[in-house]
Order: sequence, then structure tokens, then C-alpha cells
Amino acid sequence: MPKETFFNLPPEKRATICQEAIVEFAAHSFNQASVNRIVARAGIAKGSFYQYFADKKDLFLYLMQLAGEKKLEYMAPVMQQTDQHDFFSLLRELYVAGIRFARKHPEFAEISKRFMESKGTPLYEEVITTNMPTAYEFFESLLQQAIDRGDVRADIDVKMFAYLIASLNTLVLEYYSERVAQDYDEKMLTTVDKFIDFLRNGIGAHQATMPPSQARESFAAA
Amino acid sequence: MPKETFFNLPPEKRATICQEAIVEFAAHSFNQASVNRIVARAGIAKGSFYQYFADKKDLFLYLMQLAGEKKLEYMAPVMQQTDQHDFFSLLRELYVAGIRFARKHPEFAEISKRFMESKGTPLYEEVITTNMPTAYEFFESLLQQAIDRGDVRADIDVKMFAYLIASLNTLVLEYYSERVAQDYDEKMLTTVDKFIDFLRNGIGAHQATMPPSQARESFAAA
DNA sequence: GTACAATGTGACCAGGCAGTCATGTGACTC
DNA sequence: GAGTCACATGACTGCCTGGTCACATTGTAC
Repeated sequence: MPKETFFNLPPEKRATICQEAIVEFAAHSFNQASVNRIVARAGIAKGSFYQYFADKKDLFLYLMQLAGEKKLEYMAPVMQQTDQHDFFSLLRELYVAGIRFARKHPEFAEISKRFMESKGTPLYEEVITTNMPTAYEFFESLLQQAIDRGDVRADIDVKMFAYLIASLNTLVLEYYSERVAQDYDEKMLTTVDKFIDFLRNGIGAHQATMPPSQARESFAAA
Repeated sequence: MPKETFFNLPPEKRATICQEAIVEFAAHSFNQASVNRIVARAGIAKGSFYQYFADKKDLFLYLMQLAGEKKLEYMAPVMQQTDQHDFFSLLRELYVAGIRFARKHPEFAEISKRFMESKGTPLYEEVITTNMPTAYEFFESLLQQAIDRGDVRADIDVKMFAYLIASLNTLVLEYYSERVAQDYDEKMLTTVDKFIDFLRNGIGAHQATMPPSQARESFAAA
């Protein structure tokens, strides 16, 4: 956590520092990111930085927290509707929400992605074990619900598909970003739908339906 | 490419240097990897290193080449059988071969993985654009063949599924390594089969068959 | 005006890095 | 023994890093 000094700062100065730090960590891994560059771009003295933050890690964890909060703003509305929609529709909304978040806050998404790739480093272990429940557990319980409700075949390996569905979440985002469109929207829904249809065919309870769905409207706010 | 001096070295010394370099690049990204550590562990002088290699990148590219050659040893036998098996069996063998490679040469696999995650860096761009055809194109043509043969539904988005299938290749490896077994084999075939069955249900031409396959023997040499 | 606390500052430190180079060494030739 | 060649060596350069600290500046309370 940043020191009190940091929160006493005029908001715009605080915002500038955050902004430049976000840019730095979006462009470089934790180790590669440079405090020197951050303070230079933010226009503050090195000594000031260490009046605000205990060290580089302190800043990084704070940014991770900000990113998490921001992402939750996108995901929470969807996650509260678990009862009102079938499993695949819900999944679709979750994927869409994830893409929206990444599109509106690409630096946050980049930082998170970079962090997820740092599996195995001490910093990763520290953050994961002390902080967050992983997405896997969430998808696991969601899958189990879906099976109980009859949305999903009962004979699947739940843990494996929870893993796969969580991974597909980042996969659909990457695919869309790299191959389909640089700009937000338009083909996004159809891309997500193709993934969801594929999943529905693969593990849905009803026999696989051939016609892939047309682009439907998202039931979450656009 | 390493200098002539390097290849004039007694083979065991060359092997030692390679081994220590592999360990270093498996444990650290290109930027984080330290020539100082490599020479210290390999027991050679810094100056000697620069008699063998032009610079750090030179060594790294050489290791990437070695890794590629080694991986090809595993993949090539499978890839030459494209005509003799249906699409999903072939895919299964490719996935299995990939896991076998990663199990027998974990450092090479780690280096490759780390490199693949460095998308966007200048080094990545340099290697990709000048050297390798990506796996995507390979899977794309494989998919197209499968459609023509009637193994796969004709109405799918070929590019998207080529991307997905390529990604699933690394995904099944990660899942197996992280969640199923630290040791090689045993549940590997059943894990891969679950992925393949899922794919078959999702995009196979015949209506989804319910009973997931039992562990079959691999048709490639074990 | 003065005292005091909060905040700002950048030179500085120790340490790591990639890469260089003058010098050393030993083997082989004539 | 002299000359030559391939290889070996590690001190050195210049640079960058995260983090510190003695000192300067500012704002406020009295």
C-alpha cells in the first residue's frame, strides 16, 4: 500500500504518477520496469517517489489492485445474474465483459496479462496465495451449477473444462485483438458467439445444433 | 550463429556451455538472462564467451534453433502421416508429441514458451518475421484438408479454429503439467483424449457422439 | 517573525549488466 | 629458438538499476 503522503497529494498529481506508472508496467515486466523512467516521465524527483511508495513492488501491487477494481466494475453486473440465464449465455456475457474491459483499459489489461504470464516467479506466488481466488474456482462452481441444471453434459471432467473455459476467456480476447479488429465492437459479438457455439456443441446437454447463432444483442448494458 | 571458434571447441566443453546457457534462458527471459551467470556456471572466462558468440542474442538464437530441431524430431514423424489418419487422430498425435517433447526436454520447452510470451518485443518480431512459419498456417491447411475430406464441418471459421487448435496445443500441455501429473505419461493420453473429444463434438462432421473415448494406444512410436 | 512539521530534491551508493581489449598461454611449424 | 596462430583471461568501461539521505523548500500555527 502507498504511504499516506501519496494520498495527501493533489489528485491530479496522483493521477499523473499513476498514469505514467501504468504505462511503464504495461510496457515492461515488473523487473524490466524502471522507477527512474516513471519519475522522469511523471516529473517528480526520485526521492519523492520513495516518499509515496515503500518500493517498486508497493507501487506495482497498488496498480494491480486498481486494475482488479476496474475489471470488477465490468464483471460484477454479469456475475450477479447467474440465475437468470443459461450457462452459455452467461459465459458469453462474461467473455464480452472481459473484452470490453480490455478495450477500454488496455494498459490495465496488459499489466494483468503480463502478470499472469509471470507464473512461477516469487512475486506471482506472493500475490496469488495472499490475495486472489483464481478464476478457475469460479468457473468450476459455475460449471457444476450448469450440470445440475441440465445445461451441460454430466459426464465431463469439471476441473478440466473449468480450466479450459477460463483459458478460452483470454484466448478469445487475444484472437479478437490480434486477428479480427483493432477497434472495439462490430465483429466482437460474432467472434464471441463462435467460441460459445463451439463450447455449446462440445459440452452442451442437448445434441449439437448445427446452425451457428447469428449475432444476438448482449443482455448486459452495452 | 556462433563463431567458428565455438565449433572448434572440444565437444564436452561445448556441451557444458550449451547446457548452462539453456538453464539460464529457461529460468529467465532474454533480457533477464545474464551472460555473467552463464560464464560463471560454465567455468569459462567472459572474454572466451565473446570469442564463441557475437553477443547474447547470437547465443539465444542458436539455442532457439537447437530447440526447434529437437522439437521437429518429435513432430515430424506425425506430420508425415497426414494422409493415413483422420483429422482428429492426427491432432491427437500432434498434441501427444508436443507433450512428449516438453517432458523430455523441459528446458527447451520452457525457453520456447517464454519466447512465445514475448510477443511484441523487437526480438520476437525479428525471429518470427525472418525465420519461422507460424503453427497457425500449418493448422489452417490441415483444417481445410479435413473439411474437404468431410472430417470437419464445412461451416466453421477456418482461421479462427486454426488459431484455437494451435492454442489448445499449448493449453493441453499446461493443463496436464500443472494439474494432472508432474511425471510423464499415465494419464496423459486420457487428458489429451478429453480435449480431442471436445473438439470432435464441437466441430466434427458427424453428430456428436456421447461416449468419450477410452485411452487408446498412440499410433506414433511411444 | 519564528518554530515546526510535511513534503520535495537530486547527488550519491552499491551492485549488476553487456561488451571490450591488452595480455597471456600453449601448441605447432620451420 | 623464433615466429605464428588459435584460444583464454579477467580487469576494465560505460551504463543502468533500486534505493538512500542530507539538505532545501513550503505551509501552517502561534
